[in-house]
Amino acid sequence: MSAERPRSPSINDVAELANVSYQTVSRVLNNHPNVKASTRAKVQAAIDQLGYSPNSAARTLVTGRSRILGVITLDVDNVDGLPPMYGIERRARDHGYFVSTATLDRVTRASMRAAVDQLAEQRVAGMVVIVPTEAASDAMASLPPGLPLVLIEGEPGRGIATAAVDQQAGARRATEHLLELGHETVFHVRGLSDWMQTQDRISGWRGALAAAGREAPMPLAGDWTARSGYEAGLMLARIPELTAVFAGNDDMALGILLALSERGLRVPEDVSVVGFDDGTAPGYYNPPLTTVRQDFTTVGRRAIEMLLEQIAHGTRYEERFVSEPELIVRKSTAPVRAQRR
Amino acid sequence: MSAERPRSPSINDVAELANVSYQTVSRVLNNHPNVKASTRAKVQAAIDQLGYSPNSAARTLVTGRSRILGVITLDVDNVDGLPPMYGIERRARDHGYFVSTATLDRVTRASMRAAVDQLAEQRVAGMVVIVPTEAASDAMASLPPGLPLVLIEGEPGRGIATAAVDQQAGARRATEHLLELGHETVFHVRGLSDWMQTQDRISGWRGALAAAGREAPMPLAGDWTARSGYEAGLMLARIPELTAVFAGNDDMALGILLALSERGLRVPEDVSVVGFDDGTAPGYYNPPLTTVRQDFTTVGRRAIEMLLEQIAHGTRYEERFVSEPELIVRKSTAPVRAQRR
DNA sequence: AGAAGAGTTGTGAACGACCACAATGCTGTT
DNA sequence: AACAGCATTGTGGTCGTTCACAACTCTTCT
Repeated sequence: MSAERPRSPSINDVAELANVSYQTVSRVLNNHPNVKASTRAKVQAAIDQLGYSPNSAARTLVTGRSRILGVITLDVDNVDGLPPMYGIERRARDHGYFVSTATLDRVTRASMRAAVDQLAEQRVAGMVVIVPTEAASDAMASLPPGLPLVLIEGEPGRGIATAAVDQQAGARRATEHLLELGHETVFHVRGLSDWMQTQDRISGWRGALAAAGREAPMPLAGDWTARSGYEAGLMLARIPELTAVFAGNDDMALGILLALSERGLRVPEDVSVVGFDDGTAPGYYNPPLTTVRQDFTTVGRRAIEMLLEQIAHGTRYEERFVSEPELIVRKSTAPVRAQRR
Repeated sequence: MSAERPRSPSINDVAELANVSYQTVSRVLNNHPNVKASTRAKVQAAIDQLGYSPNSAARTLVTGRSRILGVITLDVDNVDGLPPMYGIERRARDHGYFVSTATLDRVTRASMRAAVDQLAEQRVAGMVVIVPTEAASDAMASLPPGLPLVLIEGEPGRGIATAAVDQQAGARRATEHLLELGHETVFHVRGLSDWMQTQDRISGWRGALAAAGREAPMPLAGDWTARSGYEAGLMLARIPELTAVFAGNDDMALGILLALSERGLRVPEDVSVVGFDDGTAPGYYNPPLTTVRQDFTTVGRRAIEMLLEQIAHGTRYEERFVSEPELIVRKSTAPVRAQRR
């Protein structure tokens, strides 16, 4: 029953049909200049007729370079797919590269190692790592040292190139915005504690409060989900002096919005809420959410550019791209009003 | 400046170090039974010492099989990354396969063709296509005919295996739910018109209305985004007899919720709203959204299983997996009340 | 006309692994 | 002691492509 699918046509089949040597076909394939136009046409015709497509494995084998970009990323329930957000595949393809993905369900040294091995086996030309936890940056140490590498949203330093949004600046702007509206202090619901973004947003928020001479209350612990935001929101609703919340991301802000509403607190009249991320939805929360917009597109583009430069250069090197996030003011924030209860 | 990164160690380097032939190393690599335990250990030690990792390109070349699964999917702004949702990479890896992705920014015959060529070049062992538009199913015709293939959320038939959620059943349940609550009729905001889901959800909704002897109003046109839902919501709010809406997805439902609220209509007291998809957020909309939950996990698992069966079998064949969605009743739906205005 | 030189095409080797088969070592039986 | 038979290891060929170099074919100039 198991039919042998015939191997696809090779460069030799094309050569035979076109009555030239395999090398000439190879030259046509690689756009070498010194091929007579008529020969080129003849070969092209044979290629089309056979439906020939070059075998990238053979090519990789002989050249030692693979035109595959490896992507290591998370595959966890709480979080959306990261690589599509950054448009990684599209950009790679524009430069003639394939993308092979390795995902992590947990971020441990062992799982990082497994992902790296998986990509190493494919002799990828370079790697993009989108694993925004501190553990990931450590694990980078185990990588083949010369291999081109860019970390998206990872810790800068250690000779590794990074492309990231300035999380601290974003969190600072969000907090300042609330302070400018006259809020005495700003409460914070943080994301998963081992994420880079969580730490950076906390310090941006702390920094803004400190600069205004306010004390930072203890952040509430969330896990990026709306559910955790909801629970934090129920907690916050018990605090009489609550007037402003900075949520670690928009999903949690959504949960907070619901919890406050259930507890009879109006946003923004009683409490102002700011989120972080901004996709297509937050502008249509009820009320539309003031949030910090991250420019994933630019980060993705620069990351790929940096990686390709390293590949062209034949070596890894440190470089740092930082994108400035933008505060998007919508209806979930307003000046404090005198008294709340 | 351009340092030549040395090639990684090959099977020969390992053989030399371990004082055996390369074939013995190969046997160790592939777990052949007839290798003396002491030899195996010696080889393994050499492998570890050199940090050797097999070259998948060489392996592919000689065996003719590639252990790469190709994924063709969309890369458009309105839509989240699809493959992570289905857990494609994780499952593939569990079975020893790599995943290479090709994305489409527009679904045209040409772009499909380009994606297919890209994967063909890598001699993928099989393909998963997650492009839920009708055009995609057509374009499948251009694929190498024997190549194992599974369509996720694609049109069944034509000898192609498919794994999908029963969209019609989901839409029917959603609509029946509203009718059971006493609503006279149910308005619908559809998604992008060329998507399979859009058509199926429309016919499920129509079917339920017809079965109840109601006439289906004309669906409003959305594009899956909250923004388009918001605009449709503003339109719906002008209709005096509006009491129930079935939104094509949750994002649009979010926009509808906001629009209705801005127009002074309460959900669910004045209008009931049902969505479709169910991720982590809709349970925390205000009010929490009644919606239809799709089991992406099972669909993804079955899709990969089907694909691997085809690969083992050495041929493509038709098979059909349908997952039954589940209505999740939350607070956005309630029985009609006598009079609205 | 002949030679230099550019343009064009062909040949042999190599990349790293697996497969089929051959060769060797070891065990046990008669 | 010799041989069958199994376990273990080694050898040559191959996959499809590129690279380095050799060889051939035209021009063009002297």
